[in-house]
Amino acid sequence: MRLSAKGRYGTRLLLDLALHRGEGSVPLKDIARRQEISLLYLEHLVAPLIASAIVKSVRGPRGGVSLLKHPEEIKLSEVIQLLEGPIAPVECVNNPKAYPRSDFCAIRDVWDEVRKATHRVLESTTLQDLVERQRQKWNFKQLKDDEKQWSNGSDANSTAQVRNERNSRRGKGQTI
Amino acid sequence: MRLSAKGRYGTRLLLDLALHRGEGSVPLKDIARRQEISLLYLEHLVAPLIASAIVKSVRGPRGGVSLLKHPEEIKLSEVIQLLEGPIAPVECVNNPKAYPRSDFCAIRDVWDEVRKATHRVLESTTLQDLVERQRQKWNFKQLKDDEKQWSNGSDANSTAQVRNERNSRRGKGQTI
DNA sequence: TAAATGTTGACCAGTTTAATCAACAATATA
DNA sequence: TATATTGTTGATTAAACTGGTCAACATTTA
Repeated sequence: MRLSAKGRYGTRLLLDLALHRGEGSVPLKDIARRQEISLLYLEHLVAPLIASAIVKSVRGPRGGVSLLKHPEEIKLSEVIQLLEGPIAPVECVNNPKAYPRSDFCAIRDVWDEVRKATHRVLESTTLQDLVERQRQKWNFKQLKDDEKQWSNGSDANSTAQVRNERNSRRGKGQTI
Repeated sequence: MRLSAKGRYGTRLLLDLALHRGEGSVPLKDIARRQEISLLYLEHLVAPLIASAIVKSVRGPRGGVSLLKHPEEIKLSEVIQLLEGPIAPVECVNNPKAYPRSDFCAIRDVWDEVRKATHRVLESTTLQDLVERQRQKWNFKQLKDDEKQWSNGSDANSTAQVRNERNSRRGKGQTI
């Protein structure tokens, strides 16, 4: 019942792209660094995303990849199905017709409930949802960090320094 | 996002046992035949089930395995976790403490929702539920078969014959 | 005692996974 | 135009996993 690296990395790749939307093409190399994913592996991940017109790519210097669809329109269910194949705990729940006995298999019904439950979650989550949730989490983290800074008895100067460091990390090296 | 043969076969093994409850020990050989699972493979499946006191076994002639707990008390979540390991699409949703960054990872939250949705289904389904659903399906199938028999213009004699065959199949060779 | 059963650990072939290598294509820019 | 920078594609690989088998053994009934 595990997601493979394709689905996990692919989601991170897309969220990274969504967070950098409007900045033009993002080189895979940058994503690989930020997400700590092998560049060579990323290249293979991105191929099916291009094929299904979720991202586009530009070659050459200053090239890279970028989202083709709006994050609002990219459902996680679509991404996972694309990268991992059908969302189904067992094969027979996706080929109902190919299994004539399936009408009389009580177990299959349960697997199908699992399939539906999983699908429902992924269907109802878009890349935009992830973007918003991630930003919220970062804001929350910032608050906590600032609080900690204050309770450590820091002066205004060191607080400003922390804020700068945080902002620059968020721009370049933030791992999701 | 697939269940492996362990979980699938294990569920069938247990449902088979539940359907034959009260008939004493059931030889693995019989289950292997009915469920079309290799006997040698079944033997390995049954080991963890014995270890966690879900089934008990008796060696020697007339030996076999039987349910130790009431089907009502055997949740599918328990069975799947036992045979497949933790129910979790990604590892980090099960070791929340081991991943300090997980508090700030929006994607993890979604994987956790998937985990919960899956778990909810398996937690709320017991072996007894499967038994009842299976019997209902068989009853329904019987109705349909009888209808078909009637519409074929059969006489009372041949209908009785069908019923006998059905009953004997259900007792011995019925595949789930 | 012999036959029928479960127990256990070793083993194996095939597949999948995650990753890498290498040759190539396209393009911006100096 | 030359060159460095990027994406594209197919082949390859090592490791792990999967599903299954074999063999030696323990237990128990008849």
